[in-house]
Amino acid sequence: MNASRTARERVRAELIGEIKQVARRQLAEQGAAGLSLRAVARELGMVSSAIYRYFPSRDDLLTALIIEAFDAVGAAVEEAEAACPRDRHLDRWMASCRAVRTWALAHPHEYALIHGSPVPGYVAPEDTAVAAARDGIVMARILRDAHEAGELSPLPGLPPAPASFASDAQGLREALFVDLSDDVIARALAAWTSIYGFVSFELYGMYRNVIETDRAAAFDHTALTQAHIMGLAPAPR
Amino acid sequence: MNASRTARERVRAELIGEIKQVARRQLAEQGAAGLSLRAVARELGMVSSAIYRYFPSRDDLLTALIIEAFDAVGAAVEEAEAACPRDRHLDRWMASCRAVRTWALAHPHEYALIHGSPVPGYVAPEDTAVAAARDGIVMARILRDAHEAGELSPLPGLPPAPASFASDAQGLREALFVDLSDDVIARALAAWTSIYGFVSFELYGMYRNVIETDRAAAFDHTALTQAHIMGLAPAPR
DNA sequence: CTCCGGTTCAGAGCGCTGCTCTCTGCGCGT
DNA sequence: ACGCGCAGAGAGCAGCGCTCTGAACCGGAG
Repeated sequence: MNASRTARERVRAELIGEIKQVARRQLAEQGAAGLSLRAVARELGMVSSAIYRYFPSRDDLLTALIIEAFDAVGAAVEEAEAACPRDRHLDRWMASCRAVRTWALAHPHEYALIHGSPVPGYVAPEDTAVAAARDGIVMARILRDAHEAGELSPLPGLPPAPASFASDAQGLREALFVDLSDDVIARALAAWTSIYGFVSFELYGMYRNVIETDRAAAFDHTALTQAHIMGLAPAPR
Repeated sequence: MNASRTARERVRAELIGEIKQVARRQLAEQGAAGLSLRAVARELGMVSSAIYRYFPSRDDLLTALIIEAFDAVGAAVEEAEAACPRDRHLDRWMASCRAVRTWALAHPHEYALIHGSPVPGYVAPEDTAVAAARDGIVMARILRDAHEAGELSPLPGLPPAPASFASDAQGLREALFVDLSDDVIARALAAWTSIYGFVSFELYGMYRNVIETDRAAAFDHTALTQAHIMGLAPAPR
């Protein structure tokens, strides 16, 4: 009976996959606002009401796509970082950052889905949390490795993390940063924010008439600056 | 005839204002996706088709609201900065940054409109450019004043701006930064990006389970760090 | 004062959307 | 072999953006 049940479940899972695939295509073509359950159903040759057997509402479909998008950018970061030698911490950092930007430029609508304004009445289900953390895990691991190798030397002359950050830092330390200091953790969050801030600004047109000639270089400069601040010093140096 | 024409135009302008006001309220209540021309018309006691005499499409109404939002955050920044003594450059910077965050937290949907994913098929009319520049003008002026007062000392030990940034920097220098160096201009853009990146992350829930206890302090830390990097050193020092 | 051009509004209507409900039929497990 | 459950079909509801047509109005010209 297990096999038969899996048979039913399998065709169901396949159909869910097809729906998501078509939806992802429509999303990529005309954005979240243009995603229509009826259009997806039409393209799949079924009637609109049938879709509701698989996704109880349009928002649920969008949520599934959000999770997939988080997962995709996380995978892109992981892959780019894994291609670097483990002891080249700066290279790993730069590769991770560039992977975020590259993925975002290739999938602007999906990026907008996860780092833009929440589409409908905003729900933000908890399910996204795990998928959303993948990039952060990678970046934290780079810092950790550099620290363990004794190659993490945070830039002096900057203000310390506020005292009120201690409790948050403690939670993050247990989950990700092991034995990094509050200051470094705060800088890591700021770096993470900067990276996505740049990509969002670039994608949403805020750099029009501001940065025009070489945005890739400007992005690299931001990523490199953040690396310096955190202490991922250039090479052996 | 001038008077009569103005009479007609006046009632027209008034009605446009009323429409925008109701639309802004609906926007604030349920976000851009929930903004409905029919609902606005209903609330104003007119039929939906009449709205089209004033705004040729829903997107045009949204565009008007976008410009208003840019203007509002620009005004908030200007006001906060103007309240500081002119020679307290760091205070002026911090006040400007805090004004952005405060306004965004008070008007999340309007903020999402200007710093979130572009709503429909994305058009981004040029009209928004001038309104969007107001905050940048303020921040650039602070840097300029500090530089003229000889109180701008950029943090050493960070990578220089890429060579390809020179042409963009030149354009920005002529428009805003007068005689600041390419490096400082690049850092100013990065600071600007960081500020909005933080606010966006906070608003869109990226800091859930990450920064929970005191986000205001964390934001201040980001703003202060950026000030240090640019060279708006703390007080006389 | 009358008439005329232009602006504004009312209303109907088109095609689309998300979503619900009912009904039929096929496939699976017993 | 039979009955149950799930997938799909189809109609329908309310809402949306947007268009078109006709009626009311209002200020200036003859």
